[in-house]
Amino acid sequence: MPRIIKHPELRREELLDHAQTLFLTHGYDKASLNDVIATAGISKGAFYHYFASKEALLEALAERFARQALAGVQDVLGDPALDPLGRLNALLAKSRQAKVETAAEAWTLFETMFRPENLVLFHRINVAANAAFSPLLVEIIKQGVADGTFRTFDPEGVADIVMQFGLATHDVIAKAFAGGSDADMDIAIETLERRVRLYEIALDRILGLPDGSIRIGEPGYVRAVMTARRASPSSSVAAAASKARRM
Amino acid sequence: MPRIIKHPELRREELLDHAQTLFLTHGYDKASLNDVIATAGISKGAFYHYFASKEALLEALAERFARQALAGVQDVLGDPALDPLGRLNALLAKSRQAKVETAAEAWTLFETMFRPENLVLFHRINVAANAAFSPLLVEIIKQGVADGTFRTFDPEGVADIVMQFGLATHDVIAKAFAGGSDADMDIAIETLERRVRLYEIALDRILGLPDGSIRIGEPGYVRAVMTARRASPSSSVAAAASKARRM
DNA sequence: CTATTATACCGACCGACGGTCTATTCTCAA
DNA sequence: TTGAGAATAGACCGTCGGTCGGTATAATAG
Repeated sequence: MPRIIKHPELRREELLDHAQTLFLTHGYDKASLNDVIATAGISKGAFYHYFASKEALLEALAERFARQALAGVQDVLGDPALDPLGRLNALLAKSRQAKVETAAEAWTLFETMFRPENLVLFHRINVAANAAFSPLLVEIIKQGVADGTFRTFDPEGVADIVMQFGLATHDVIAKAFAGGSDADMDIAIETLERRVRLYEIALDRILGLPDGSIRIGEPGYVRAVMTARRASPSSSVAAAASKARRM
Repeated sequence: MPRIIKHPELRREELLDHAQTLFLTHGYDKASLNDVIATAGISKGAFYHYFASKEALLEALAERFARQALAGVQDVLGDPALDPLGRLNALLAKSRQAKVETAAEAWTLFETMFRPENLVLFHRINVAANAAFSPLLVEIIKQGVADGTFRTFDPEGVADIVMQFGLATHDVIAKAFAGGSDADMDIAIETLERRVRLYEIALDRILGLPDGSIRIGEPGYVRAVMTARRASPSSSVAAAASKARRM
């Protein structure tokens, strides 16, 4: 094999890119290191020059995810026009769609992220993201408590609950994707939308706000994402990639 | 090796017992099938006569956990003296200590169950347990809504939130065990107790109850469990088993 | 313009893993 | 008594994550 030398940082990012695709497509466990290095077109030795282990690769990937999500949300915090509730709502809305423009993109991300075999990957990302977001959330909640918008105690704890609602969504969403038929899907969408409303009200009440104050996403967002599947039929990332793989 | 034949059901239970010990001690991934069959004293062939795969073993283990937890809680439901709130509190208290008598036992279970390498195992158990407990919870909440005790809608959703608070506890507890020094531990215990109180109030508010109605566990329970470590020092299951293993 | 060192990369190799297969022994109903 | 099938044994297989000795290129010093 010819020897190709690239800028280390570029090479590292490339590795993360290919790992991201493969981990999301096949799951962390099922995607082998050989797959990663074959896709990236490098040798085992080169890989272990950049990462100490497969696990370290996963960790770096989770960190990059968290960093990107954090970057996509920074502007909300600088905006002095927003009160604590507005800031919190903006944060909740943004954090769900950072780096995702269209509903179809969101669907692809969801469909892969919430597959059962991606539990480990998802959890790592969540831990990294929580570590990054927690201070921001705590700050917002403290502000809200200080100016009387929120009526609660233990801002750190509340921030944890807010973020773990995101984690709790995992199984709910996973179930929505587990259903086979389109009829199942319709029921799943309704359940999912009702569940999101319920989470919103739960947060309202925990924060001592009137019902309807918190908005996790625009109404209809769930339906928009979930119905985007029919636009991009069975040609999901998974199918396309697994076809390319065994050849 | 001499050929030993046992009653199939006994053999199966034995396999689950040994798998439980090893999975909790070393984690699902790190505990190898060879470890399991060596501990159980049987051959590969015998193992694959009882389980289709390592994953099937995990699944069966999770099911057994859920079944046992459910059994330990059945009496609460039959008690006609309890109102919905009492029933819910009893369920929350019982489900946390089914099959666990002493604080030391609870500590050992926690210390193993919440180790990061046991995420997969923990998640499987949680999924199985949720599937088993969900109908019970829904029924209780429906009763409470019907007789005016709870003021909420979407009982299924609320039941999900209640149970996922259990799941959300994972990382909080995991952090508590991650700390090294005893000083860390003291802080972790305080955080943990405050967090439990917060979860209780969150549930109160979600269910439309006055603060202080829900009781996840008796006050001081967390401290009792966590300080039980010092009683049974480094001779944890993990240390003892890993010593016995590499010989 | 060398000589030297550090960095990026290669790929054969390793032990351990989960899983398969064939062979053997035991049980028990007909 | 026998034969079908359940229960057990263990050699074997492909693949996995990871290691290692080595090579080519880039960077630096003399």
